[in-house]
Amino acid sequence: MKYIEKLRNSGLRPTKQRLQICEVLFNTERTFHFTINELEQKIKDKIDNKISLATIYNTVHAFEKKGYLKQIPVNSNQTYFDTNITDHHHFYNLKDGNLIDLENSDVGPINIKKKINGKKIKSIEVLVKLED
Amino acid sequence: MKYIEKLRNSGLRPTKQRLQICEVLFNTERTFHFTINELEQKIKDKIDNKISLATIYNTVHAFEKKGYLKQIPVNSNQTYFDTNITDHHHFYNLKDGNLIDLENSDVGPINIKKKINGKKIKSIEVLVKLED
DNA sequence: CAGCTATTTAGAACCATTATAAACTGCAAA
DNA sequence: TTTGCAGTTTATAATGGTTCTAAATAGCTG
Ligand SMILES: [Mn+2]
Ligand SMILES: [Mn+2]
Ligand SMILES: [Zn+2]
Ligand SMILES: [Zn+2]
Repeated sequence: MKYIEKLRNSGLRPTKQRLQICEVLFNTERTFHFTINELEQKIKDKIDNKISLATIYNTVHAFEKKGYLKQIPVNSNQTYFDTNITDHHHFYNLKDGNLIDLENSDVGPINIKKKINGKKIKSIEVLVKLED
Repeated sequence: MKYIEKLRNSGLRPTKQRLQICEVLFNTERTFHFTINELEQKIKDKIDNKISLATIYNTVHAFEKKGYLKQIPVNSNQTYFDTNITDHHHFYNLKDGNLIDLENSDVGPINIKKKINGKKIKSIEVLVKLED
């Protein structure tokens, strides 16, 4: 299994549940955005056994902590995650809550001129809200 | 009272509660960022009577709808609002959840090259996450 | 003032997320 | 292999920000 090493190297035991979640999250043609509920549904569709919601939360948070997932800052009652962990940006469709990737090349280089004493910039994220 | 007209013009009745909330939100030297809980505290500190939490939510949403307040997209369990309704951006201090304004002049002009069929850009917001 | 609608309010409901604690499992050491 | 244990899973409860409800109150127009 190709995810066993990845998990072991991160100090995460390669449990059946984690490996199955890896399949759903990372064994895909394209990266994608998801909420926990959407992921829960995807998992249900793809596997036979049941993975508890608590485990889905635990796993997503573990993967986020290890840098295998990113959270996307949007105003929503649900948290959005991204399997695309490269530096990039997003269109946010206000109508249906859909997110679309904007690669760095789709946005000019962003140069933050203001500095905050004693703080480092961890990330720069652009959110482009779309309406009809 | 200087907010009576503003409210009437927006089709909002200038109630005692709304006028008091206007004082807290808009009768200030500087604009500021807030969560509902922080606003509730500010209101308690500034006025003698009590305004129910439901009214604070109702009013903030009404003002947001009229364009007198903006929501700021961040990952937090609470919604952040801004009394600065100009186009601008934010530093987000991951340590304490504090927001700091970044004026447009502090960020180079942002040119979104990708277009989405049949959609208009409503806003472009940059969030710069800060760590120690 | 009268009548009507908007607004306020306390409290309940909602619901995404987190906490709990008991059962289970991967894995290293014996 | 077996054993022991820390790490993990799980059902379920708790949490907490936000929204809903429906009754009381207040602004406004005639
Ligand atoms: Mn969240
Ligand atoms: Mn919200
Ligand atoms: Zn993305
Ligand atoms: Zn601001």
